[in-house]
Amino acid sequence: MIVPAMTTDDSPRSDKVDQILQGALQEFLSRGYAGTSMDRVAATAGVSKPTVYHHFQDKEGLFCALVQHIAQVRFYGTLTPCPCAGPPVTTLRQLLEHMLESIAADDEYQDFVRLVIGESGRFPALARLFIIHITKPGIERVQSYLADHPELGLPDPVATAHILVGTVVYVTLTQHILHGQDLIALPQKRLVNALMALLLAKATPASEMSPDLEEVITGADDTL
Amino acid sequence: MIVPAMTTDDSPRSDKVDQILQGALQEFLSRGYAGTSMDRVAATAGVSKPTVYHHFQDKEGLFCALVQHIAQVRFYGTLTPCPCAGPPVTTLRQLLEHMLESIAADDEYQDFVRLVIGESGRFPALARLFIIHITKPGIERVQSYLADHPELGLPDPVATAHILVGTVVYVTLTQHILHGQDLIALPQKRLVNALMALLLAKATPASEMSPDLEEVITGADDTL
DNA sequence: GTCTATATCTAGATAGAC
DNA sequence: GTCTATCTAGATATAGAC
Repeated sequence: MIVPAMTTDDSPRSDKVDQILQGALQEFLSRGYAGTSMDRVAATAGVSKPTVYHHFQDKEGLFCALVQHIAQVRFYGTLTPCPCAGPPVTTLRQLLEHMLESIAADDEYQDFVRLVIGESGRFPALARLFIIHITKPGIERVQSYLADHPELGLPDPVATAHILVGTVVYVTLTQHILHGQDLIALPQKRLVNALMALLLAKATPASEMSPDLEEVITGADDTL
Repeated sequence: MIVPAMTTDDSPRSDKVDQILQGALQEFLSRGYAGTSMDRVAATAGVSKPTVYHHFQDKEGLFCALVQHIAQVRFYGTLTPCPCAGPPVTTLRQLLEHMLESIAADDEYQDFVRLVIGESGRFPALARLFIIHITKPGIERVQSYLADHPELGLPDPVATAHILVGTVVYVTLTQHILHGQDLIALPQKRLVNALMALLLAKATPASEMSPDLEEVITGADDTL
């Protein structure tokens, strides 16, 4: 018996199936759909090629099953954590910072985004799975939080959630996925400060803003 | 002599080279890098395969030359038009709407984005070319406009430009590139309204806002 | 269910004629 | 410079033994 190369221990459907999905994950994430060969998938999974074809109809079937599985299990809700309790101003800042940092630190998620976007023209159904299981839950969690805190004075929590999440995703895309970190200099704190300033400008006019609140908005230190 | 793969070349090209680039564009945009065969490139270009290899070192060289050419010539500055004259509030609204609409209408640009992001893990240098020639000029044009209009009262035009462009790109990504238009409903006007409201909240406190300006901010009609 | 071995095709890249 | 014809490696998928 061959020991699986990379076991992250999931649901015990079938040992071989999980092995194959693990191998397919590695290969498809690093080489793309067309660049991946079933030979390499089988080798990386530690099984033979006919075993792969016994469990999955063909290359396309394996790819679709993999993306669906990953979107639902591995990366479900990756985009946003559960907002913790506390004053909205602090919570929102932490939320944005956590989103930026967790995506920036997750190379596998970045590869998954590359794969899904890259194949979205040829596999539109998979792109829509990504929207359903990852993008949409993230946006909805933010917009629920915004809607639950009317003291923020936001006229449109739904659109505002798109602006917040959109800005975070865009910056991650350019800085990390497209390797533009040194080409477009924009420190995380400066971006979050700007977002918070826009969000809170209406809720708290400058004339009513206390020094304490001002500090919370602009951040603890000003190393821009 | 073989044409260098990565040069800034403005000299007139031979007919065949343009034919090959045109064929390569069609094939690579619709099939991706690994999914494209040199046979099909040659056939689509209307030349023979050895002719392709005479002008380009290999498949990778052709691909890099193509992306560089497209980023510099075909899509340079696609992201944002030149801001026209007029009051900043109106101009900004038109700018955002024009960005959203022009990207949404340009299928070839969407395919190019899919290609560059999809290959950004294996061709990081091409992703950086995309940043340099397309992303960065767009952001800089917006931030210059914002900085040139201090009456908007924006504390950080650079970060604000990222928020505006980022929101537009993110919405385009989810709605069109990832085919999520019917999954995430967010009418363009509603998004632009929310962006304008955030931008102008600080510049014009509600107490000083005239009915006319209010209408400009929230849009002419309210078909949300 | 899983393997060894293989059929069939298409890929990238090139010789050599003109 | 451009073509026809071809080489070789690697691709998807399967037959058939265990």
